[in-house]
Parts: sequence; structure tokens; C-alpha cells
Amino acid sequence: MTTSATPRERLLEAAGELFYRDGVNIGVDALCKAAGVSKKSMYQLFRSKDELIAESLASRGPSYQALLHPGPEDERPARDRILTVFERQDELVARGDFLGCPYVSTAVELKNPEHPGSVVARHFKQHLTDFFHRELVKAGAEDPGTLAIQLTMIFDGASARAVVRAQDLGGIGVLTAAALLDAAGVRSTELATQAG
Amino acid sequence: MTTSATPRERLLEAAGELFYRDGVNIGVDALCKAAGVSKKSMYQLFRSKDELIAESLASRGPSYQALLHPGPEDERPARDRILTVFERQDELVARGDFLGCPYVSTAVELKNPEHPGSVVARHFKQHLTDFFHRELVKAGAEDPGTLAIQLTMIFDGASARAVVRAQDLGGIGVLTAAALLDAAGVRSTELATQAG
DNA sequence: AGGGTTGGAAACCGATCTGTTTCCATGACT
DNA sequence: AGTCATGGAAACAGATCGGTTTCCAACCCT
Repeated sequence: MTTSATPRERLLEAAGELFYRDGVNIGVDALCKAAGVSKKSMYQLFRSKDELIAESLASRGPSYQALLHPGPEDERPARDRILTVFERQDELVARGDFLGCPYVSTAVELKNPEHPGSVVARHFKQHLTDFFHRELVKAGAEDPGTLAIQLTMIFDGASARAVVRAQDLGGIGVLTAAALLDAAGVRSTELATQAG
Repeated sequence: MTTSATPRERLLEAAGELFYRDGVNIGVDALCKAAGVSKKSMYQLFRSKDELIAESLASRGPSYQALLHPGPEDERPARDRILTVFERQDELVARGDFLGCPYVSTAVELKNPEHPGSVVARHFKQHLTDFFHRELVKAGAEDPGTLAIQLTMIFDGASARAVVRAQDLGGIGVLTAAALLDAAGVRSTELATQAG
């Protein structure tokens, strides 16, 4: 019984883990048991299971971003900061318990794009794209909007490969992102941008 | 009541559609009702729901591949044949009822990579990679193995974007695949390969 | 026409689903 | 000490889950 945090915090944490590990179809009973919270309390804190899905996804956002994104103290060139995301992703995949990007996986399971959980997933992806976009603008990339989307797409593609346990050389995400940045002329030397 | 095909065929078709549209957690009752087949017959034809999941995925393979891959009568250069896959995917996404690659989606929902359905998904992805690989060899690409995996990854990334309904300019898969082929020196003119 | 196979309809099993409710132990505040 | 809010345990509701079984109508072949 984890009785350290508030029932709400315990629920959000257990939900984040169990919805990810077992899918959003896991029962509310099992979830509450894992969180050490009664169903009564759960339904006082959240209107429905669907709301809990969305809120647990949203609450995981900041720590997941902190896990993937380089911090502001990392003052390397934009290209390296971008590639850091893919390196961190590789590390997650290599750990073996990776079941895909939690946001994409949840959206896949929910099917309905208007489900509150799907909306959170969409926002998270936009957040990742925005990060890439900011860095690309810093690097002076020619078409940062398109390139940011392409990088996000590679991120999700690398996730999908891990889910299906396809043959992976490791680092395929980093490799591909780097190839794309190369093609766009985004170099590690800050000033060598705008290459055409 | 679709009574045209055999119960087995009706089950496989209904399973392919409903497992995709509603997820693998849809009930056997609903599935049999949609197929116009009794549960008794279903459990005579398939050992379990899990087996039906796997077999319906496997049975969809050939037609799905025919939908995506260019036929042997398409004698354009390898690069164009490769890009055809991404163009066809774009058309599927544009239709609006796209819920991701059925194989990846099912693998995501099943979680367990040893589930027979996950095994089928893995084989399908390998099949796609193999197609890319064959074409790249034909084109004389330098590292067809890696590039084929990268293209498959882009394919899955484009699927994921469609699932989360992320902002999409349309054609982002084609665009990115083309960029990667450009970087690898795979041109439309058959002989202009091996560019360094 | 008669015998046997096929297969759908539906009841049934125990388990689980989301969501509600009752009851009671605990702890805080005055 | 006595009151009150918090929240866990657990029963409950009606529906559905995967899977099995019974029963019977419709068809096949001769």
C-alpha cells in the first residue's frame, strides 16, 4: 500500500503505469487496488475512467518531456539538442519494457480522436513538434515547419518499430533524424546553416 | 446476413474489420453477430479469439500488400515504385477512416509481443522492409539494409501521425521518403545510382 | 423420402466490466 | 470528549467478457 502521496497522486501514477503496461482496458478495480484507493474515492476525484485516462496522460507530460528533451543548460548546437531526443528514445527502447510512445499507444487504443485522452495525445505530439521547430529556427533551417513534422514522424516511426519488435540495428531513429538534418543543411557548427 | 461466403470467410472478414475499427477488445458475440455466424461455429473453426485475431490479420496480408505495393507490371524505376507505397498510404489516410496500420495497431493493443497476432504483425513489417530492400538493391543503393528499415520506419511514423490526427500537410510520408532516397543517391533515372 | 451433417439461436457458466452505494475505521479540530 | 470530514472495504447493479453446451432447422447425398 503506497500511502505516501494523496489518493489523487497515487491514482494518477498507478493509472499512468497500468494504462501503459496493460492498456486502457484494464479494469477500474485493478487500478484502484494498485493505487491503494477505493473506487468510491476514485469516482469522487474523477468523473469517469475516461477522464482518469486523459488526466493521467496529461500529468505524465512534463516528466516525459524532461526525460526526452535536453534542458536549457545544454548549450550545444540545435542539431545536437534535437538528436538528444532520439538518443533518449533509444535508451528507453533498449531498456526492454518499452511499449511504444504512451500517447500514441493510448490514441491507438481509444480509436476515437475526440476522446479526451486522444486530445491530450495530440497536444503532446504538438509539443514535441514545437520543440523541434524552435530548435530548427535557431539553427536557421530553411523550412523548419515541415522538418519539425518530419522529425516527429521519425520519432513515432521508431516507437512503432520497437512495439512490433522489428529487427532493429539500434539507433535507427538517431540515424534517420541525422540524415534528414544533413539533407536540410542543419550542421553541428552553429554558423554553417542555410546550406542549400 | 451475409451468407455469400463460407462461415470461415465471413468470420475472417468481419474480424478484420471490427478488430481494426473497434480494437481487439471487441466481444466475440458482436463479432459473430456481424459475421452472421454462431459462436459455436466460430469455436469450431478457431481455437480461441486470439487465434482468430492472428488469422484475420494474416488473411488480410495479401490484399493489403496489393493495395500498397506497385504490381510487377509497373516498370518504373525502383525509386518510383518505393514512393508508390507512401502515395497509396496517403490516399488511405485521406479517406478519413484510417486508424493506423492494422498490424501496428493490433500489436500496440496486444502488448504481448509473443501473442500470435503480434507475430503476424512482425512478419508483415518484415515483408514491407523486404520489398523496399529488393527495390533498393535493384537501384544499386549503397546500404539497402539500413535504408529499407528507415523507409519502413517512415511508413509507420506517417501512420502514427494519422492516428493522433496531428497537423498534416498531406504527403509528409512521400516527402520524407523521397528526401531519404535523395540523400542516399537513389534517383529516378535507373543508372544514376551510386552517387556519393 | 430418409439419414446425417452443418450451423445458427440462445441459454448457460463464472469472471469481469463501469459505476453506485452502504458501512465503518480513522484522524483532525474544538 | 465529541463532532465531522476523509477515505478504505466491500456489496451491489446490470451489462458484457471468453467459452461451452443444448436444441433444432435447413441442407446434403442417395
